[in-house]
Amino acid sequence: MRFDLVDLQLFIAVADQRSITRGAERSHLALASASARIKGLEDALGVALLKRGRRGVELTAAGESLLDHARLVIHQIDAMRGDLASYASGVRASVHFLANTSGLSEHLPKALAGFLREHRDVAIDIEERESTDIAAAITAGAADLGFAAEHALPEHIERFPFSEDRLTLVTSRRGPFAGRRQIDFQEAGACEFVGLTSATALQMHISKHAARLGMRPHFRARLRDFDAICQMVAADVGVALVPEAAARRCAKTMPLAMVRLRDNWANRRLVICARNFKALARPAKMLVEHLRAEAM
Amino acid sequence: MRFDLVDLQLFIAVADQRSITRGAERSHLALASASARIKGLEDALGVALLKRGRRGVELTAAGESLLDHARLVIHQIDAMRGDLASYASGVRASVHFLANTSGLSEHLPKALAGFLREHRDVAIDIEERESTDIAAAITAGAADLGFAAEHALPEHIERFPFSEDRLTLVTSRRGPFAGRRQIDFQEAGACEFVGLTSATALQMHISKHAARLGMRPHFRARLRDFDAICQMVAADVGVALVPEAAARRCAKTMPLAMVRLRDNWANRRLVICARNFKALARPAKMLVEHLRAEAM
DNA sequence: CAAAGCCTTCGTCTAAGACGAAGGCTCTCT
DNA sequence: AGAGAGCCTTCGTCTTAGACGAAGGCTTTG
Repeated sequence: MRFDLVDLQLFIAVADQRSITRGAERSHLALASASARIKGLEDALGVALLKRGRRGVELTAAGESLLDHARLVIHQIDAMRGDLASYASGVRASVHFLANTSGLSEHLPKALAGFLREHRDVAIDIEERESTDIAAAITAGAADLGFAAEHALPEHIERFPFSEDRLTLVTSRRGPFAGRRQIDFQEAGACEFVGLTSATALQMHISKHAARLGMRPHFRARLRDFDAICQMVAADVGVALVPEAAARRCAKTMPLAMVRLRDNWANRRLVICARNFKALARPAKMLVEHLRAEAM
Repeated sequence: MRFDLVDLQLFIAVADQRSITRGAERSHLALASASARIKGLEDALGVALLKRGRRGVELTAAGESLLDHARLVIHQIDAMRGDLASYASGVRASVHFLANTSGLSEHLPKALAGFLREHRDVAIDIEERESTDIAAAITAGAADLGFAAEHALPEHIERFPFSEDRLTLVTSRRGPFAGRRQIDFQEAGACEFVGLTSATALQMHISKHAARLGMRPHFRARLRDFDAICQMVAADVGVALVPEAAARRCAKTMPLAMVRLRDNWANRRLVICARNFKALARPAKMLVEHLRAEAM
């Protein structure tokens, strides 16, 4: 790197002042040092940036271009400092938490909100991951805590149950199972479905068990969140499997019917997990205590 | 300047490799030098950037943010080198471009850097102006193109939308501004915030204007998506600035109140403009095509 | 328990980068 | 025409920033 940020700042000052002498002053450098730096910058870029005169300097076309770039760069550096200053002055304690799709959207926000209200000195840095990725990240020490489907976790990861992800079939009010309270999933074999985009662990879990039942569900649409899915279902585009918590919430504002599934696999156990609960830092331990209390 | 471009490039290498050792190799530095530079960077910014482990390093939240910024800066430096290299080797075409502060800091650098990289024979002579001044300069033929808030433009100036930053403050139903339809952002100065995790253009924009108002927002939690942010807000963890579209959607299913901001910076449609797009010289036309492709 | 892997610290050395002073050149004024 | 002013470049000198190798410290793995 044959020039640096001081060079760029100096160049901006020289351009503004139309003078290496005054630009040097502005940059708190000796004239000789400033002159050498500008010369070094020109050498590094292989092009003349200034026309030297006895009444100061003028920018060449290349110099004008460099000035624009230099301003953008320094602007970016200032934004960076400002942003990092926010981190430097922010909350002291932070818990790094990974959650799967259901956890992030349905089970966790209220519980985490309660914790944050009670512990004003702690921040939670939460990210969405697949359950298997959560297992890997926690094993690697890249996160303090996780919220994942239990079946996706290897044995060495410690866990306690937090909630159940009881999958519910949602249909329109006049749907194919109107009046039924529960069915076997196989009874939905002839239905058209609305589902999540296929990247999520939940959708893969559903697809795997459908395949085991010899079903090949046809998806009319794939969407990113449960609200959009339920809107489609309410509009009779198809039926959908969504977590019961999401189904209840959406049923308050949409004409939906909910039908339970008798299948065992439709009832996933969701757990809070860590590599070693005892080894957690104090803020994470406090969060764990809170979540134990909030668990089913 | 207590860090330099070598520091930023080293940090990017370390982040990519998840290892100071391998990052040092990538940057052709001794391990000790790399370790000292990273430490110096953390001292300069006043925040930990890495979690050191015996299997390498992980980024902290601040480190993630710095990584985003560092990539933008190095990207800009590369564009600058490329542009100046063209001057070193021959004659160039130039586009005179005026942008307001938001455009210059948030919306344009990536698009313009991308254009400059792809079109090494074109230079962009960019200057910062207020939106009304941009209108006057374009009318007078003093600039080829502008990036301005649409409301500031007279009718005769041609434009197409490039981006929007229509921000809304969301609070719980019984939040601090219950019953208020709009406020000045400064009135939220005492509030605690829920925000986005990494250095998004949006978050940087908000932070910059907060700083201009002398505010230092405190973030209780940083999350990745607007739904989770709004659930936290609904549970009274804090308030948040989110795009109005996201706020409306979430308010359908969550007990949220939306409060408009009177601040100009929170509520603008941003457009690319010219006196006559058809009459532009070829380099400017190429830039317009590039920006249309980049537009919302 | 030893070895491996990774980061930090220490001591040493080199040269980058700072400065003051002087030289060189052009323009302006007397 | 010559002196003085203004501005940039070059030179010599000095300080310390930044490089390195080596070793220490800690955790994980076999």
